Amino acid sequence: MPKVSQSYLDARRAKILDAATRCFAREGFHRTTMKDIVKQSKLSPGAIYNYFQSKEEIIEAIANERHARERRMMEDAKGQGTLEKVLGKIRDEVLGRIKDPKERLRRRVSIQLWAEAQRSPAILKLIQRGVEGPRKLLGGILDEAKESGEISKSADADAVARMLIAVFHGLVLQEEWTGGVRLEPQAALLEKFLTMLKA
Amino acid sequence: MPKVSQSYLDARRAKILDAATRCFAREGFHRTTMKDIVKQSKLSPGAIYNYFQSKEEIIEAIANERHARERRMMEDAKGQGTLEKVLGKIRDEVLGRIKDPKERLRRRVSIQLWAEAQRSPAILKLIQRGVEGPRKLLGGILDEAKESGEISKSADADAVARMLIAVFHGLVLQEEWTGGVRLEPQAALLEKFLTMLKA
Amino acid sequence: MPKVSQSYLDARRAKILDAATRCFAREGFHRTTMKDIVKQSKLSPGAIYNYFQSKEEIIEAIANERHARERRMMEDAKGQGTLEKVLGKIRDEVLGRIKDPKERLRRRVSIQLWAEAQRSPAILKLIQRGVEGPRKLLGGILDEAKESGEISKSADADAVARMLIAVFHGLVLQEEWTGGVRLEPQAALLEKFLTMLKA
Amino acid sequence: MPKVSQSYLDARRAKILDAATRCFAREGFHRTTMKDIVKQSKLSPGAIYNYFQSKEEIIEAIANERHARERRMMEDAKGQGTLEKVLGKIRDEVLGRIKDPKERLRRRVSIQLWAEAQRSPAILKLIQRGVEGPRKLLGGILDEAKESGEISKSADADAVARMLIAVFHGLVLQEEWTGGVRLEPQAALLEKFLTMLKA
DNA sequence: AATGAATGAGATTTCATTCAT
DNA sequence: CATGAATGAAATCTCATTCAT
Repeated sequence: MPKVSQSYLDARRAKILDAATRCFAREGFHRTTMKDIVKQSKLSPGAIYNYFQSKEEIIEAIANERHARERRMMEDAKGQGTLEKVLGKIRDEVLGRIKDPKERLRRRVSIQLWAEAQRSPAILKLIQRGVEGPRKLLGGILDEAKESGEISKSADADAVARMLIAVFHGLVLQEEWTGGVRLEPQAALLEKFLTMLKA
Repeated sequence: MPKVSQSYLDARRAKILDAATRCFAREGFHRTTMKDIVKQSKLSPGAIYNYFQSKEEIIEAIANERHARERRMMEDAKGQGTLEKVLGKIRDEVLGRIKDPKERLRRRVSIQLWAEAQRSPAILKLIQRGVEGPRKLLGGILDEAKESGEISKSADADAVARMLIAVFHGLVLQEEWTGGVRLEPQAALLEKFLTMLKA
Repeated sequence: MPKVSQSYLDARRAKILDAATRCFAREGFHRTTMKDIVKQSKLSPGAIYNYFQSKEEIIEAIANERHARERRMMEDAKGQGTLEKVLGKIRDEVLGRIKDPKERLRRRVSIQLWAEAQRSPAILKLIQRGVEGPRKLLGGILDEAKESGEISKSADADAVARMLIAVFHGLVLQEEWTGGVRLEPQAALLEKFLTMLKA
Repeated sequence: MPKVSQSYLDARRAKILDAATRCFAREGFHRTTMKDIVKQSKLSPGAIYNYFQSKEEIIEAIANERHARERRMMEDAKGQGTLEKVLGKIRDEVLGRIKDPKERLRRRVSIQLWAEAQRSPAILKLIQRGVEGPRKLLGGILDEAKESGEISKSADADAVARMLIAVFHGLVLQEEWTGGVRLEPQAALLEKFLTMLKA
């Protein structure tokens, strides 16, 4: 009875998403044809449609994975205690990943998703959840830091959280466009920025 | 001797780009068909192809306009003298435009372009020029500010420029996704940040 | 300005429907591919989709034409006066058409439509209108004949109308399956039957 | 020695045909996918293909069952003696079944088969046998009735048989399309019709 | 005999672009 | 310059059937 194991099914699914990610990073969602994904994954069209109902659903699954991963990272970071340590952890994560070639692909796909969110409510929602989570988490940490006296009571926690996230997304874009973003000076600026909040 | 006046031709061109912008902002480049643009512009396919050789060219023309406008703004700002005034001017421009509904459309198209740059060298180049210009300009202003003692000699001008631009792009994204970005606190944070650079 | 004439457009539409009718009569709706219709009509796929939004719509258009034609025939017949003359007219029409090879195609398509009505509300509605019309018309004529004493007051006009129509459809089926339906004896039987109604 | 009993195999076969009939009645042959039949029958694709070599074969098996049943009914009726009794028996059978919901499904599938016969010689042959049988049987009975003086010698037995069958098929169609076919008046008309044949 | 994932040819439809008028 | 019907390659997705387990 070839009711194959769950891990087999999971591996297939992952294989498809991996192939799709490669294609999407290379050519974008719309220039990528199902045929491309078929070829890249070495499966057949029918096989792919056994796991996903449409190309759209593949894109959404990728968006989902992307944001699940991000949320996991943020939650890990949250357990670090002080503001400084939390942000240090996030910074390390980001810096650590930045060289990973697979991560590069994922960033490229993320930018695609930002565009796609404009016409796909499903993707928009995924992105909203993916960005609201970190925003609230950062906001919460900053509020706690205010309580503990780590930063000034007059700091606008939400605005700071938004700005941190904005810097992250903005640098991702710049890295994609021109490369050459040196992360150490950015990290240094960030540190300075946080020092500022103490006053 | 052209059969029709240059201003007629320019108006037609503008009409097409305007229609395309509306469509692209609504549905993205790839979901927008030439038929959509035809309908929106109230012209005919043939007419449009008299002004642009392809859909791609329309996209590029829009990217071009977008970045020309940006460059113009930056150059205007540059003439303001001190760092504070320059940044003040930029901030005012940005704040002033943020409510303009047409500007909203253009921002949406910009996000599309960021994605499109991944597969179109032409668009990538336009974006690169569009972002390098401001970066160098800001870098230059910051360097001048270092000379004049407005900010600390130890500041990394390029890193600061990159960060400012990143914040701008990142906030554009957040505004698109969830809205609710309050610009005043962001402006305040940046001002404080620049003050910090004096030390 | 090639805004072609309406008659050109009509001719194109008719050409497509004609080609489709041939294909459908030969292979049925579902075995007929759009490619078949393209080949038969000597047009291109795109051209066909300029006139009809889908294969389904082509089928519906054919159903529509079919029943419009039938209604026209019935209305023509109605103007004939007495029951006998009306039925004579219908009989002549039917007998006259029975040899027309194009009519044969149309009958084959009609049988397809009867099956199709089971899953297409649109086609069902067309058929319903196509059959209710004649039923009411015949019923009306029979009622008038009751008034004028042509037939007995006790006759059930609706039941008779239904039976006449049933005979017609049933004979169409038999002719398709085995051929060899001799129409004269059938006409004679019906005539005799109607005579009976006088009593 | 079969590993499973014949009755088990028969039950499986019947289960598949029953499921298929439901699906076909609902969506037609072509809109019904093997997957639909799999789901409805709660078996697996492989299992079904153990009993039937193709979807086509399932359709043929259903056609076969349908006509076997019809033939059985006709033969039962034939044993009744006089024309009046035979027709009475047929009428009662038909009236009795008309409310059976399963019979409704089968009628719907019959209509599908009428369309399908146009492109499947196998199905056409089944239908031909299914309709020729009753025709000859009725014809025979009518001829016998002529001998016994029950009806006039001048009656055209074959034509009458054809008409009776035509009425039956035609009313099946009308019942499917609009419902509301009252069988009693039809039966009454028929009786009158047969009276007519006496003269 | 049963399972159900895989196959892959082929179906319908779209859409950027052309060109006769 | 404008028109808009026509083109046809190509895209997405389906589904009858198979076969390793």
